[in-house]
Amino acid sequence: MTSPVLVAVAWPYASGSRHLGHLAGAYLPSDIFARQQRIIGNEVLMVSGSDVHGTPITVRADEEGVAPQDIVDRYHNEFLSQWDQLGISWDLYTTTGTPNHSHVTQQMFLAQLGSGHIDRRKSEQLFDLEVSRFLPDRYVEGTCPHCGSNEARGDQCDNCGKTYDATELINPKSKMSSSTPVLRETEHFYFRYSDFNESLKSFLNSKEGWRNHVINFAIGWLRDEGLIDRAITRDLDWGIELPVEDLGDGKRIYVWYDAVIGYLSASKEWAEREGDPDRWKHWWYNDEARHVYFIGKDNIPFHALFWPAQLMAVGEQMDGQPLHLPDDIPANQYVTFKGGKASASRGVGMTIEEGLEHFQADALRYALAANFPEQADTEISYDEIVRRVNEELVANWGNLVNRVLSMTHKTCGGYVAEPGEITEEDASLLAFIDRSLEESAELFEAVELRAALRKGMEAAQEANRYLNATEPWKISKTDLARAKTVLYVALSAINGIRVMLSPFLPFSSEKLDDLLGRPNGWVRVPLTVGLPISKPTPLFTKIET
RNA sequence: GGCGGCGUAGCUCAGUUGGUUAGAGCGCUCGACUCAUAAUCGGGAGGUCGACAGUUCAAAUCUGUCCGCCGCUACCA
Repeated sequence: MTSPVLVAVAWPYASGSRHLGHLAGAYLPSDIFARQQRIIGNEVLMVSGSDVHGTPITVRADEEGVAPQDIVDRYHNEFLSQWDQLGISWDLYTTTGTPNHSHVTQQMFLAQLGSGHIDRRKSEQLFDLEVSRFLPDRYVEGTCPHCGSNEARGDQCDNCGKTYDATELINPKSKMSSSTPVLRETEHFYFRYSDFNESLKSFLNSKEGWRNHVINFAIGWLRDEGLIDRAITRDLDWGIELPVEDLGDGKRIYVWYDAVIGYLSASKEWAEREGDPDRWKHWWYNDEARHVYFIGKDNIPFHALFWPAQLMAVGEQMDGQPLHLPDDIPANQYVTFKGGKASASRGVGMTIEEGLEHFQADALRYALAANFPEQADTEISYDEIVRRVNEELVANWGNLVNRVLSMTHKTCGGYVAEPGEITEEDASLLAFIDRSLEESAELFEAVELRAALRKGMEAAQEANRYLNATEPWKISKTDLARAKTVLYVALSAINGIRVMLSPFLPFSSEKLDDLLGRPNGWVRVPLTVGLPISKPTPLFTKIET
């Protein structure tokens, strides 16, 4: 029984390097989930890409005196290289800068405009005369109208925490030029999010099994005054062009309206590249499909509220069918770093690049997965990663593989021996492994990846116990046949455990695939008698501190 | 300020709808073993579950207040 699963992953913003928090929050859990779903036979489509629009990129480009595209290219390439090093198994990793993405965005815009969920409104915004640019709130600072602090941002005062309209700020200054901004009228398209308050409420209420913090946060946002309509265009020249001329030049669709559309546009791009242009419909016009969005908690409003509203607003106007809404949004909380050597610069954390400098990809994946912030913010540090790798991954799993392969190599003459009679003890271990596989699969369904990883490690521990109890190194001297059977059983256990761990540890798992053969589904496949086992090299190396 | 979350063994975290002596991994300690990357296996010590008050036959779990930390507060996405 296979079913289509869309693994939708937050789009990294191409304005700077991403850190381990982003990796643990979205990219790694999505990859682990996707790999497991593929093994159990589901039709996985895993898409994401670099988010290339938005004000921070243009500001950064100005600061460096380069084009926005240069910034985008730099970080997009950095991301691509890191995904490769980390083994993130995208079906497509694209960008929001493609003609396809523009086209799909414009299509959706037109559909929503046609159905009356987008309208035009005029407003007054602060404008920087020196750089000739309208200023987003965060680029204005001045004196707080409430507490008098001089370090208030345009929309909120960090000192007293109050929010207000940027036009209320006393002595506003542009952060781009330090000049005093002026008010200027501008006209924009607004998305009528408020049209969907009721629909979103029933959408959210129909969801079961969502993580508490996700559903609480989304419903809480709706409960008070509900969603308010938001401008989805800006006075910019960096962004997707409008498909209508109404507002004149210099207006673009703004990033947070178009970025989420990437899930759909990337699905279409993938289908196009596959040579089967309608294939995306298998995921988007299919009630049987399951759409799982992997994001950090800061992204919850966009994925639990804005994006579903945008999808609902399209209705059946694009192909006569409604687009599939999110089924689960297992947003992770934050990975936190405190002091220590976590950051080279300011102690704020470790970038993905730094993580890869210090650790093997599988080691980093293991340590982060063991600490995924699935329920609450989770503290991590360099020392914690080292501890996870040395004391758990290497000592328990790496060592198990190594000791069994070494003994098999030595005791059984370099190949997998024919087992003798299987005792109750042997059968009991294998039953434990098989049960762990089943339990692990259930945890994957619930996207409880940390617990699923623990299942695999518990299984490895059980195999270590079995070896200590059966002592094959000892009985090989008195009963070689029995020793060979024990090693056969132990290696069989490993053959099951590696399946459970493979979504987490793709690189070392591939080494085992080469040795033991490719696994076939989420099960322990019987070992092939006669398989050559040479002197093993360790799967992982300890980290020297 | 408002909303949400968190505060459980030295460390990182689990604790389902309130119910027997509060759990795991790691660390520590004692012991076993020696095939294995000084790895493994067994035993043990270690917590008044942030504080106080309340509801209940019974609370880490529900209610209230307080303390501490964090996030969000809609133009960062």
